[in-house]
Amino acid sequence: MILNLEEHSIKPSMQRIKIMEYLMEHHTHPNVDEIHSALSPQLPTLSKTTVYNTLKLFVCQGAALMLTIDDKNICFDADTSLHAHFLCTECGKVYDLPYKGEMNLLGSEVIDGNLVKEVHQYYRGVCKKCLKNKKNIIN
Amino acid sequence: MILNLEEHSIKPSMQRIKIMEYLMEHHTHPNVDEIHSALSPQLPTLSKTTVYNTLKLFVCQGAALMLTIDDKNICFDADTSLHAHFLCTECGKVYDLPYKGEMNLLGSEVIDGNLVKEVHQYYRGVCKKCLKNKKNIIN
DNA sequence: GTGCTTGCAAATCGTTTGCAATAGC
DNA sequence: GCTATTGCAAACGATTTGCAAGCAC
Repeated sequence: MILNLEEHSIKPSMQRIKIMEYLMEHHTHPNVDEIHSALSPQLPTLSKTTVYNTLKLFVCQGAALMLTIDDKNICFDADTSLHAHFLCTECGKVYDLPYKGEMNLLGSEVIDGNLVKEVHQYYRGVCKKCLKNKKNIIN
Repeated sequence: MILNLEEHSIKPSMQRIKIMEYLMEHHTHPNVDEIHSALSPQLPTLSKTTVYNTLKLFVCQGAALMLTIDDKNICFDADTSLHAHFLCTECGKVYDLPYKGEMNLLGSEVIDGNLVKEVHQYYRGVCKKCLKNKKNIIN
């Protein structure tokens, strides 16, 4: 596991390392609560405030993405490469999908005079699994 | 002003009409509070709960979009045609941009087995105006 | 010892809920 | 009169704030 904290000028600490590790090992787009609960056994004194602070730091330094695809559940992704996200409105899970678009941000780009720094492509619908479950219930 | 309430099986009421009118006349992507404040003079008893209920109804019936581009400020758009949104992280305004992408949802589409019902394209950065202001301050 | 990091408790604020009042057919 | 809609007040819950304690160089 290669952590990318120093690359993003983030001074490492036990909490920061564990949170980044968790994000890199679990591509489940966890929210603050899930990260906190998952790490509490290893770091019993870890506070939610620290998780909030750390994620904000990661996002500001470009080491993670904050996903706003679900208005009820802000979640995070350590994979900062260009890809799309899919929210299943049945089970609430967020999946990665390949990015399909014309914008291929390498650094920043200017559209119509506006400086674009970030691109997010969000899809919403019903995922494979939930579709299958629905069919099974009907049949 | 042609309202599209009946088209979306929404029974009209004074509150619903005024809220839809506001959305169609102001393409500023207002949030609940802005809509409520703007309409209070005309509808003094309008409650925020009704604005919440009404917008939820509009979104469920496909008469408006809920934008989650700004995690601190959920906003709404009565223009449901396919277009992208740009959030200026300096002034907080949300602008419309032309949609650039391969997905051209006419109804629903299937990607990798998942049923996609909605596509959102979000850009974040610094808008024209704020860039100009920044330059003026520096010079 | 100085400055950054962490963690607790309290405060904040957007949103939801429960329920009573009202309006429309 | 029945049903849907509205509106108030209270509850809720995610996030932020203030500040004291802890850690690292």
